[in-house]
Amino acid sequence: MGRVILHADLDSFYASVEQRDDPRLRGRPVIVGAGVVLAASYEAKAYGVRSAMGGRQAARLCPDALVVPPRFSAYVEASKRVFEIFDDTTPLAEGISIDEAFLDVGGLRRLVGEPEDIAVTLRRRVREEVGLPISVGIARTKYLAKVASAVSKPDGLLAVPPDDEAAFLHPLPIERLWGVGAITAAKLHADGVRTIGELAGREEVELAAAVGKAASRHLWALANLMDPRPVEVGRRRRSIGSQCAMGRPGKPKSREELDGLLAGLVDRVARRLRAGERIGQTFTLRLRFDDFGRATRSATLRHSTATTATWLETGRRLLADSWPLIEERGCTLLGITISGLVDGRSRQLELPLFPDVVHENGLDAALDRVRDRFGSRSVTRAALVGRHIGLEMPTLPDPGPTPRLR
DNA sequence: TCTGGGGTCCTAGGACCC
DNA sequence: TCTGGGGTCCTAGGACCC
Repeated sequence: MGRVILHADLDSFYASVEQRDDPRLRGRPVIVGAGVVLAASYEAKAYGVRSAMGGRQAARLCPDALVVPPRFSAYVEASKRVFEIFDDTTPLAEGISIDEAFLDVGGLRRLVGEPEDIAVTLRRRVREEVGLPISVGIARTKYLAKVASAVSKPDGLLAVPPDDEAAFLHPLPIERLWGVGAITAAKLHADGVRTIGELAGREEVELAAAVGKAASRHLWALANLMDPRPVEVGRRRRSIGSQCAMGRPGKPKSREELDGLLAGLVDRVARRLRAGERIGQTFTLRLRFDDFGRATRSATLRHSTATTATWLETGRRLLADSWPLIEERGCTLLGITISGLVDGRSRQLELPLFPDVVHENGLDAALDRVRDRFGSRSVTRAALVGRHIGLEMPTLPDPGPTPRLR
């Protein structure tokens, strides 16, 4: 018995929530987000408005659109309720963003019913219980299910039977491949590849020359109807970040201004880490310049932490290193990402000074002794705090039995 | 066509180790 | 001392997705 995968995808999610909550917006072109289009209702899409489009262009295309600011808390709340319905449908539900998920329903045939019936029920429940339209694709693989839901939109349902896969997929343009953006599409076009079927007929090594090894393997497999990725439950986030854009280019920012922004970003991200009982090891500072060029600077700590002070120190060091670059090119965006996430909490404790060591050899020797005692790699920070040595150490979850070495 | 905020994964070079 | 191969970690950048 093969797998049967549903891809469920809320239609124009943010815009649909706005139309649900404000009757005046229903049936009218709605754009969420001012500077950039975060979401457009289908009435606005009819004028050519698309997500990620600049606000000015969107206004040109659809002058009558109602533009509303985003209300993220409302979207998070709506998403939670929809995901409860997903989880109620099958234990094998994998969220892939705020508004879409894969559901493996292959094992539910005998217990619940046919995949089509499950999809109909799912769509009806989301409509009735949350008040939102959702499209569902049904297929043998994740990728085919995702394409099916996209083709079925808006408010649609489409199943691709195993025997029809090639006929369904191969006429579609390569832009429909998961992992083909503007740049890869241009490279493939230059090679004379325009449809997924044409790509399927090429040699993998031929493609690798244009788009790289991993991408060619991935795209070739998808085009040839191969996608063994299972629906995975309980995937953890691998990084947490925050960023803020700073208006138009050309306005020089003072060092104090950027330092204040950095502190705000670090505080926000560190709080989120602690709230999720996660600790991270690598800090990445992200910059965008007046000319829209970008740069990143990163540093990896000896140990994972979720402590604001440690990350702020690290961020300040990287920001100071980047200062010449910022002065030269201007800065329009500051962002940070903390990655290398694992479960755990940061533990902070204070030890009385080692009076004899301090007296004889000074503070550095006392700190060395701390590291000797606890292991240098288990102390994230060691510093003088009043008459104590303050330590910050990660608390990792019990790793279970030690693997036996051969 | 000049744009937000949140992510994922891959590549490639250098350092270092065995 | 020469020489080879393999692996991991870190940094920086790039492409892509919603």
